[in-house]
Amino acid sequence: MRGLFSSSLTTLLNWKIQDGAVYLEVKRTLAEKLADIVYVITGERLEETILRDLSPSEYGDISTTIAFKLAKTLKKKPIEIAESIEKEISDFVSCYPYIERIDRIGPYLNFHLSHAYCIEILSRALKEGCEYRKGFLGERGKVIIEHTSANPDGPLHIGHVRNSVIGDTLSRIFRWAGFDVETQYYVNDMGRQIATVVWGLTRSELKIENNMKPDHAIAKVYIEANRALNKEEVDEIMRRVEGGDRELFSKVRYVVDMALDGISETLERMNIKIDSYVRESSCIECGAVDEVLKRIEQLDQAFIEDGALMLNLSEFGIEKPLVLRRGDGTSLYATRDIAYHIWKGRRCDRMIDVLGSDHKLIASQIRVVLTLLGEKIPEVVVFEFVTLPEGSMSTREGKYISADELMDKMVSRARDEVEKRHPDMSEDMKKSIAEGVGIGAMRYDMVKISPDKNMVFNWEDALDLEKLGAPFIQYSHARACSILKKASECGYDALHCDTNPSYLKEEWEITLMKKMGELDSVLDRCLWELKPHHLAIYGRELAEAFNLFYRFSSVLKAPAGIRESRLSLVQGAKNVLYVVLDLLGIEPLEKM
RNA sequence: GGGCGCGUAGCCUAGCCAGGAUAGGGCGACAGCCUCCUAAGCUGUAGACCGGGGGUUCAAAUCCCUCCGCGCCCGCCA
Repeated sequence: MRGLFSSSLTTLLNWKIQDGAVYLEVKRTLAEKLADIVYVITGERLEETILRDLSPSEYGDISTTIAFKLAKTLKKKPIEIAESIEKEISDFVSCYPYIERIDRIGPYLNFHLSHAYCIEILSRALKEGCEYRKGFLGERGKVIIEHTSANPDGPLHIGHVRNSVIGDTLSRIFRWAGFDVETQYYVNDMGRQIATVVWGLTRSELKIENNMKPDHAIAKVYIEANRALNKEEVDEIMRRVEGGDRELFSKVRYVVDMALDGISETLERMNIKIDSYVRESSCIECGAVDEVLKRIEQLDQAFIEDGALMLNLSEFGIEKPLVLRRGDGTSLYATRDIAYHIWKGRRCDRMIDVLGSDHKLIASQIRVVLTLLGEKIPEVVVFEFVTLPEGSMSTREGKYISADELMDKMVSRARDEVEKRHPDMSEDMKKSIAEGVGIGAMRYDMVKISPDKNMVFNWEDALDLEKLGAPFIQYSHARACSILKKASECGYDALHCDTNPSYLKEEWEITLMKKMGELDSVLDRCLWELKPHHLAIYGRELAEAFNLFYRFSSVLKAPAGIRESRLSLVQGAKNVLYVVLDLLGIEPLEKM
């Protein structure tokens, strides 16, 4: 490590990055070393994680409280154990370049990352650019992520938005880590909702308004049809559609396509791309539903009651029997979903479903049935409901706030802010910044909260762009871009300038580089827990670290030498900010 | 009634699965900082018996039990 700075002037871009020079690797190395030491002392292998991230903390970067845990089995004082572990590991640390030192405070052992580690991180951020840490888990196989899957009976509302944003962010993280990701939207075109819309259109007073966005027009028909509902007639439509009535099915198709047109337009504006829309009806058409019903009939848990095929799942803690075929021979949502999952499961290594909490029971029923059939089971990401202050949303009753309305309002609010700051900017520029800020703010607010928290939507909070959210992170990125732009106008090249890493020794510079290094560890946690909110929080912390650097270290006005070093740090930080924004599906604006 | 989830300052939230060092943030409030690379920024102050009670432990926001409050579910709906 001493040799690392021997040639004082070099470009960080040409720095040879050492294997293992990333936060995840450093932690893994330390954990293994500690486990070895504990094995020597106790004769037992550690199963659990023994390292904690401290960042940010005055104590150090990584710590362990292993000495407490061993106190009982070894019948010794924690401090004594910590002392002996410290003694054992210090030899290793002295020749390991990425840990500068260990502090022992009482029984706590705290590790401090070295400056060499920081420089390796920076060098990597410069070299890998906007692909920083891409593929950090290596080839991981194919994963199908199903999200959104809203019924095509109206526009996406803010509850669906939560689903879409969680699903899309997870998809981006999986892809970044090294998975081959396919996103799917399961289209419910065989359900009662769509039959209701089709039934509504048979009534002369109900028409699709063609001056409305198509998904909103469908919702209007759906809401009004529900007011005058004739259940028997809707049942008849469902029977005929499943029975293969081509004419009726083409009406279903027409309605569903209209709704999907509107929905996909909304998703596109949210920066979300669905790889494939899989129609429920295709599971029936291709015979998959009949096939799965035949297999289910063979199960020990299967029985017929009143002509309906049911499964007794009580041995799995599910009291009510699950109905899979009605007396009249038609299938149910669960049946078709099982067929869909069998089809999906055979096309990937992992499948992940993002579902609202109302689907918890059905999801566990489906998992049980798939297990009984010996098929792959999905991993389920459940998120709790988004409600309005006055209560739950309902498309059927027309009680909802649509994604379109929310985006319009947020973009318009962002537009006001742009106008305030840059009255002379071109129209196109104002418009695109407002769009990036407004949509980004919406996405951030949806993903920043842990999925298992209920959310009560309120306009005042949603439209507040001043709080720490997407605009804050975008702003840091834009600031970095602004410095880089000015630098290149002055003839400085952030990538190829000679840099002396020893100039980057200020506290806030070190903090920033360490924060940049945490990305893979954060993404790893998101993947492990299937919760993307950790990334949102990390983005905010990274932006905070950059803003502090910006505040205390002047770049362009710094003396030559220091200037180049800081410029490379701006470039590196900008790259990491870019990656984080990109993973969050938020526009990395260069000016705002 | 049963199952699952949630309950952290006036409001929103991280930490809980893998228990440890002064419980992190944000909004709002109050007080400061633009002759200096974007003030959508930075700094400081006030504000928390981590829903209540019990238990386990040297140590509990975190684990266990119980009660209370909120949400979702318990359809031959999707």
